[in-house]
Amino acid sequence: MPIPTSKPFQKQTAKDKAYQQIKEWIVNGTLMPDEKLAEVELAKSIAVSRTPIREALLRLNEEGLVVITAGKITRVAQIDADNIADLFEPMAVIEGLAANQAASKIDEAEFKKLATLEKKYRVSLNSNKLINILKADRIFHQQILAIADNAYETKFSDQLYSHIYRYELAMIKMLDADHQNFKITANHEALLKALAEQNPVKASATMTKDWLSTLQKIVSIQELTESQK
Amino acid sequence: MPIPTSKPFQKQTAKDKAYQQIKEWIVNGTLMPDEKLAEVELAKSIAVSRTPIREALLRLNEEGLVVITAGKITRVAQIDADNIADLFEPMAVIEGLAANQAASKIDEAEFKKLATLEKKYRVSLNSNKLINILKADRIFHQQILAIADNAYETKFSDQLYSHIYRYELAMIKMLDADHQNFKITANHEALLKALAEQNPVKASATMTKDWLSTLQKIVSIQELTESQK
DNA sequence: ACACGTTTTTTTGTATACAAAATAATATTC
DNA sequence: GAATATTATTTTGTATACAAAAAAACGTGT
Repeated sequence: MPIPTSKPFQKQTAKDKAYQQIKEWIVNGTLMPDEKLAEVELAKSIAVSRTPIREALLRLNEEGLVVITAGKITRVAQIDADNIADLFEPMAVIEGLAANQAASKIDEAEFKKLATLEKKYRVSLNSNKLINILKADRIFHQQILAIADNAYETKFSDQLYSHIYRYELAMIKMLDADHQNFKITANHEALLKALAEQNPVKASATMTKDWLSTLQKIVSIQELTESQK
Repeated sequence: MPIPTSKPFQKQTAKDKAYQQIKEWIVNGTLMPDEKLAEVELAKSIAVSRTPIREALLRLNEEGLVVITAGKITRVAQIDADNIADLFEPMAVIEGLAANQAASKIDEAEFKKLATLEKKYRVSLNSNKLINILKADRIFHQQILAIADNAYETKFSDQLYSHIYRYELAMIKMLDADHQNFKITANHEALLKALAEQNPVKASATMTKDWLSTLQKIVSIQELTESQK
């Protein structure tokens, strides 16, 4: 018998299906901030019963994308644009740590893969769709987290990112009409170099700076649009 | 009508009750690592139905204290003593960040409260129960997180801490017979001073060092007991 | 038209039912 | 007796039922 190549078939449960779907709807704006989330309605829409919907909502509540209060109506969490730093600052230090650890333990194969992703990222910079850039950027970061190989860090980063991505998508939608070409791009070459040199301190500092400068860019865009009112 | 002093009555749901109870059992070792968690059994034991038990288990699964796999049996997560650094390193940087932020924004009242907690901690050092020290220590740290006032950081720290505390309790149980007085104590005075000076960089560095030195102590205890076999 | 009180409808939280799959127990074969 | 096959039992995942509370709708009086 040939050894099965794929992992032991992971069943896609109704709960997971509901979770992914609702999360996507919230992140991409289909479900608007503060919108009411009735379990029966969602159940009908996703074609499962209330139970998996409920379990998905509880998880999203944990992650802060949904607000469940006592026995009251469940709502989509608001986007706290005022406190966007609350997302970026922990992100900066956690992925800074991940970069540090990755630099300490990265091997040849991992570095090659990372370099490929960096190249893809640079290619994406020529795209006129900002979303493509954001996605390529995220994949690059996720690879660093994978190399660091710390489940807590990875989960925390993913969680923060879903909020950040949601915010960025909302911002793009809002601004795209006016500013065709505002960029939230990063310079990954310095980071890649620090990892090549296996220099943890430099890798960490570069990663942290990357996130904080992105935060700065976003804040300045906020101020710009704020002043335009 | 007098203005109500207490917060709007937060209902203690069956789900919360189950969550707290099961979590406590896992952390304090009543439920052992890898032990089977049958929903009906837990339901009987806590006197609620399967639904709230299930919701509690899902949350604990999210937090890594319980392992739910596909349609298989649910078990208490193992204590990964080998990778104890996976907990302490993110903790060190996240609470380092929190200390940084707290130093930037701390006010008179907050500082007074923190100083009181530091005093209580110092008093606890005289206790011969290590658990008392750990608890006073944790309250001190939580106050810093409260001052930093970042929900993501607080939640992440709490989550990591439940694993750390679980590990420490298990260690105490194991070693208490032999070593009556091994200490995992911290020096909070330097931290308090950095906060008094409103020096973010120093506060952050002190906090990070605090966690990493605790990690070092634990690792050396591990090596000690390892060599005794 | 607006405030207030009452009734109706939703909505949640919990309990329970049921099927499919996994686990455990038992029997069977060699 | 050990390995395998078969049966019985648990256990989970999902659906549904039901009550209590919240939200919405409606009416009434002013």
